[in-house]
Amino acid sequence: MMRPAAADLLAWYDRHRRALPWRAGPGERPDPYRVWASEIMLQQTTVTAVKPYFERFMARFPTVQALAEAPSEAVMQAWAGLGYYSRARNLHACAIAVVAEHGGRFPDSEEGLRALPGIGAYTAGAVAAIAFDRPAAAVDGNVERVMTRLFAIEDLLPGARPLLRERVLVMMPQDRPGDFAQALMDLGATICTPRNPACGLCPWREPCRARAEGTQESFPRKAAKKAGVTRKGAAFVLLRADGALLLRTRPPKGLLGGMAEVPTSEWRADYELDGAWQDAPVVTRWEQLSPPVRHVFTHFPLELTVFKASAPAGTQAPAGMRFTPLAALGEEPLSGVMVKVLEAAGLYASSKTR
DNA sequence: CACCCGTGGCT
DNA sequence: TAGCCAAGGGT
Repeated sequence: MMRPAAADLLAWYDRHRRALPWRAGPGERPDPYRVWASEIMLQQTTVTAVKPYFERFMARFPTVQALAEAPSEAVMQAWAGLGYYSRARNLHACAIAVVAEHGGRFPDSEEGLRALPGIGAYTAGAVAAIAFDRPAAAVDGNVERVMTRLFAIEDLLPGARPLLRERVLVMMPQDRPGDFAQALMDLGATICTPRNPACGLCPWREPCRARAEGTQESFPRKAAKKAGVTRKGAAFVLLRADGALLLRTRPPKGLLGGMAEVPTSEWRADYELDGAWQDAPVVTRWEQLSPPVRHVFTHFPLELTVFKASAPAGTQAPAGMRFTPLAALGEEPLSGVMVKVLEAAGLYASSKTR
């Protein structure tokens, strides 16, 4: 069996590379700012979901300087709906650091990039390779799949990651590191897919060990993870007579950090709905809506029962909360679950084009 | 290392 | 349907 050659992958890439908004055309110089921003957005997020956000984000913050100077609320709002909101906070912090500590230019080395907030091993390698053509390994989910299949690596992930980095570096073509990194990802995304991989179209179909054994879909091997326990809670939608909604901002860190929400109870597995009135922000006549809003986070399902009430004009917001006009709701950083709550209360049209 | 951290699309 | 998966990082 022949050993896989980078040249075969690059030849395939030259014919089948995807045209993506953040990707420079053949022979073009990539913009490190756009490469970096796209890599952050693409962390655990699909290309389809990222595209519209990326376009809006670049229109709103065209340069790293513009992003660094923007208020954090504007950054969070531009990110709202994409998920993993610590990425947005770190993205902003990173832009500020690049301007303050690097004169507005991204470091061109893996180590320099790795030291910036929100940039880990993968993203440092990806930006170094793609934006600066450095021979760096960028091992993401795609590359894990491609490499474990190519060499039939039985080791469990994520433990096998260092080994995969070594394999990538050994194969790295010194003349086209950036294209090699992107080619590996394109191969994983379009040919070497998790299910029903198109092995017949793969440039590495001959040397692929897993394909030779017919076991390609069994890779990569992963340790099993346990399911989360459903948490429950109550959400309180209070609409004032002048058309303003009671909102508050979540703490800066942790779940949905820095995002806007209607007041809610705690979210617990043993939450008792009978006592929900004690968690309401004001004492009034609350109407319980049904069915409850369901949402699935990475680690647990959530079931929120929505209560709705109206307040007279002139009502003051309780401490730590604020009234926001419904017309200005689009400027609030609302997470997916809060959009569901407001939809359940009939206050939000699911335009999905915020 | 184990756990936390969103959301949407797929089979 | 329920689970899996996606260009992961921080702690």
